[in-house]
Amino acid sequence: MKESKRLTMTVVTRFAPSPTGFLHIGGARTALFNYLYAKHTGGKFLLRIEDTDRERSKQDAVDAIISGMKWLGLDCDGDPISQFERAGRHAEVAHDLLAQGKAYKCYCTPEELSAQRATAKAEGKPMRYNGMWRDRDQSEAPDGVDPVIRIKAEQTGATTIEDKIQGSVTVSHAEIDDFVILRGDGTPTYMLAVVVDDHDMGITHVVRGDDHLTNTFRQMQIYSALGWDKPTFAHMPLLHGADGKKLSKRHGALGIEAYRDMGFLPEAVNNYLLRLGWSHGDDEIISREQAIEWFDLGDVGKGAARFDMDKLTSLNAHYIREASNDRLTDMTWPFIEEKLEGKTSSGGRDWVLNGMNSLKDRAKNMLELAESAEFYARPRPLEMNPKALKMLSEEGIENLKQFRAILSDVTDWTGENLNATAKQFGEDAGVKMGKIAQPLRAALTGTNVSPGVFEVMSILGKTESLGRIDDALNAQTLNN
RNA sequence: GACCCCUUCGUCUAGAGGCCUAGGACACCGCAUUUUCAUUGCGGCAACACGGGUUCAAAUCCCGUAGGGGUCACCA
Repeated sequence: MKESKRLTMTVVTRFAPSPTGFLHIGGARTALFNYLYAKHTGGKFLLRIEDTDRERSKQDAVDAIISGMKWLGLDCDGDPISQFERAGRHAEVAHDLLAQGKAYKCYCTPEELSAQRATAKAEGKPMRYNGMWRDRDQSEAPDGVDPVIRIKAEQTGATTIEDKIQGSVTVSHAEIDDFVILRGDGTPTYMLAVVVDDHDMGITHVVRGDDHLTNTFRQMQIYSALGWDKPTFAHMPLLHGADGKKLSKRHGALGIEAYRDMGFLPEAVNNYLLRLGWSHGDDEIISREQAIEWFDLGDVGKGAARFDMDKLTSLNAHYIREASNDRLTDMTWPFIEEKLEGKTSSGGRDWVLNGMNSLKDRAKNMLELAESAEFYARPRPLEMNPKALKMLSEEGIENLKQFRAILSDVTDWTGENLNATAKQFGEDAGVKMGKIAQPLRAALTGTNVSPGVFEVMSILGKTESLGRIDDALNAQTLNN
């Protein structure tokens, strides 16, 4: 019965970050997997902000998380839920448990407990609350202490969960103490809040980092006491830095917006994150649509993965090549305008757009793309970088001058024809192509690296091309 | 320390007892193409942590060992 019900039940997943900072790359991966699983099953993907710790929760962080998810295209169903705002409900559940005798008030002070903990640690024993108030009469309660509410955890037996990723995992109840569910000030602890919220939100699949795996067994105690259905769990392996150590804020974990600022495209980040821990045979380039179709929790690996910038970069280069010229130009142009302080040539934007096909083959990220596109937008006369200057040696200038003369008579100003013209000139003059193309490149772009010079000339058009060549010839004549 | 999880090329991974003299991708190294830089194509280097079992047969199953990670709060 239960099984058939589950089969037809709509899947509901959630991403539940705490707003203590930016959306870091590991969190983004968790969000992605939750999103993908929900979409794969035709279910819902919800966002819950775990902001019960008022000291550490910041509105800035909430905004950063939401904008990061938006950038990645991980849209959640419905409005984000604030856990803090549900504190009343959490307290209600705790008191319910209290009334049913499944939880009890504990009057130990934090000081007493930390003293106990210190002793336990000194003796090399694990700190577990000893249950001193579990069966103690309330009349013995000391004055002036706000009690916490602790759950009456099972003391014998064990709990086994069938984790979708980790498989069957069992923990003995001897490992679980009567932990606090409601603090002295009446606010819920994380353990209570997650369980109540996941239940109330109708979460069917809890997909989270495996740092929560052992917590799950504590949460199971709450589910049992409440008599609630338990969701299916899937604990995904954590992300490590390039050195194999856990990724943390002070250790290589950057906010998702940092990757955007480094010039990564969201589809590249998505594809990269997807392949970290999940795979579908030998497939590497996987679109969002394809990912939704293929993704399943059973295909997630168990081992932790290291973050590899090189692979992300290569994926990014791939997606830049796939992106439309319009989109790339829209993204690139603001960088160019800023760099040139608004002083761009009038045809600049069109030239960048028209040259995009070959510019994008050469870029690993958007910053590089903007940089390599810049020469199209620079106003005349172009500044020459040192290597360009070197190509405009006496010999280079001489070749350029001769070729310039031929160029003025060219009417069919296409890359193809310009190329053929240069070849012919080279043969006639006994000059190698490189000796013609390199000085030309310098004159046209001010640099030593660019797309094919004849393509550049055709995009720039005859007037601009000849103008740039003349600028170079004049400048060198003055210098020499 | 206790408990839990993990372990295939440098990295991400394929692999669900014979198809594996272990496949793909990134990185790296060659070669080809070439007006620079890229792209592209081809080729190369390179791994089943270790030790015991089980089996006709193990990267795949079992048990140890080692290494790595996680959790042990009135944080989330």
